[in-house]
Amino acid sequence: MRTTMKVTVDVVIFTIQEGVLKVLLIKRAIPPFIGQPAIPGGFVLEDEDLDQAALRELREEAGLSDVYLEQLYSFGKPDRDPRGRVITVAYFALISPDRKLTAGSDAATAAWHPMDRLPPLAFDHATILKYALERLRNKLEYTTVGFQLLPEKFTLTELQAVYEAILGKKLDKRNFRRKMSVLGILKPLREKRRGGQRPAQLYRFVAARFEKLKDKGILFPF
Amino acid sequence: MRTTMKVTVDVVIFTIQEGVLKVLLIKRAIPPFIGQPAIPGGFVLEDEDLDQAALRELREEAGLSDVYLEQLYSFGKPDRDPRGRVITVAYFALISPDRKLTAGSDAATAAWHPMDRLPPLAFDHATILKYALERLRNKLEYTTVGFQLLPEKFTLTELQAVYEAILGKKLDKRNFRRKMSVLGILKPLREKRRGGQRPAQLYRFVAARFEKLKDKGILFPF
DNA sequence: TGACATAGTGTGTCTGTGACACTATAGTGG
DNA sequence: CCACTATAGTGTCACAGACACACTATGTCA
Repeated sequence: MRTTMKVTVDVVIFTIQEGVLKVLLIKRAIPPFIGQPAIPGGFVLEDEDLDQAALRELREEAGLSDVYLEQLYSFGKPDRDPRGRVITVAYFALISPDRKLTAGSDAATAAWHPMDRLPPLAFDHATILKYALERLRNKLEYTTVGFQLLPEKFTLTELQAVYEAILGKKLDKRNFRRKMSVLGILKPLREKRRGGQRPAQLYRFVAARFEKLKDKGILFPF
Repeated sequence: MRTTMKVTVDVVIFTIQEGVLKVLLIKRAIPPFIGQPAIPGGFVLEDEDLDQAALRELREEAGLSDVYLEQLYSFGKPDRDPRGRVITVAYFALISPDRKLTAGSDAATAAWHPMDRLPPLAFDHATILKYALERLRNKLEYTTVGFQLLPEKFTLTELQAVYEAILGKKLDKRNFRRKMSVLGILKPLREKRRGGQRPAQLYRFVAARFEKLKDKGILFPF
C-alpha cells in the first residue's frame, strides 16, 4: 500500500516544416532504450507542479519557452518502464516554425521527425504520439491552436496549409477563407508577404475576438 | 532528483436522480480533512495500471463494476495534499440510477450530492469536480455517454431529461426526438412504460449503429 | 365518463457547408 | 517591355441540419 512511484512528464512537441507536421524527438543518451528516439521528458521534481515540470523540460531539452502547452493524458502500465514503476503525464506543445531550438542539455540530439514515417520509439512513446496526434486533430476543429503553429504574421494560404498538414486532407480555398472571415478573428496588417509571385496579405490572430466566440459557444468547423 | 511520489486515482462518479445530476462523495474517515466530503479514491498499487486502480476504487468504495469509466486529468500541485507529495489521476464514471451501491469498505459513508449545492470538499476536489462537469457536458455533445446514465430500457422523455439535467437547460421535445430518430441508434421495444398517464414507448440503445456513425464522423449536436 | 396528465407528432425558416472556376497582380526572362 | 507564369483572391447555388413553434392521442383516475 501507499506504494511510491516515479513520475515523469513527456512532452510531445509539434511544429510544421515545409508543409508537413513534425515532432521533436531526442536520441536517448542513457539506458534504457539507449540510442533510440524518444519523446523529450523527465522526472517531476519534489516541489514543482506538473505543468511547471513540462515547461522545464521544454526549456531544458529544447531551449523553448513561451509556447502553447496542454496536458494530454497519463500513462501508467506497470511494465512501461524497465527500470521500475514510472507513471508519466504526457503533454503536447505547439511551436511556430520560426522558433529555433537553442542549445539545451540534450539539444544536440534533438531532431524533427515527420509524423508519417516515424522511427521505432522508446517505451510506450508510439502510443503517446498516436494519442497526441488525435488530440491535435480534434482540437483544431473547435479551437484556435492552428495559429500556434505559425509565426505572428502569416498569410491565409499559410494558415490553410497548417490545417491541411494536420488534418491530412485538402481544403477548399474559398470555403476556408469564408469561415475565417466570418469568425472575424484575423486582423489584416498593412503589410504583404513578397517573394512569391503576387504578394499576399499578412494577418495577425486577434485572441480577444476569439474569447467572445467561445462564450457564445461558437466552434470551429472544418 | 528522481523524487518518488505517491500516486492516487480519484473517481468522480455521476448519476441522475429525480432529474438532477448527482455525484458520489464519501465522508473521509481518516486525516487529513477527516469528516469532510471527498471524491472516492485511493493509492495506485505497485502492479496495477491506472485504469485498473480506478476500477478497483469503484468496486471497493461503491461496490460498482461494469460502468463507463474514462480518464479525466491529472492534478499535481506540490501542496495539494498536506501529507506530502501526491499526484492524482482523476477519472470520471457514469452509472445508471437503477444501480444500487452495495456495501464496500466505505460504502456506509458514501452519499449522492446534487451538483448544484455542493458542500466544501477535501483537497483540490472542488477543482476536479468542476473539471469533470465541464468534460461531461462536452462529451454529451459528440458521444453517447448520455445513455450510460439510464437503465437499459428507457423512454424518450427520460433520455431528454438526462440531457437537460446535464446541460442545465430545456430542450425542445420535437427537435430532440427528431435527432434521435435520424441517428437511428435507438431500438423501440415491444414494451411500454406504464404508471404515468399515457404509457410511453420504451427504447434500447443500439451501440453497433453508433459505431458506424462515428466512422463517418457524424457527431451529436445539442 | 369526463377531466387530467403525459406521450407523441410536422412544417417552415434560417443558417452554415460544400462544390465549383475565373480574375487580379506581381515576378521573371526573353 | 511584354508575354508568360505562379500565386492571391473572389461569389453563387444547392443542400442539410438547426431551431422555433402548438396541437392531437391515449391512457389513468376520481
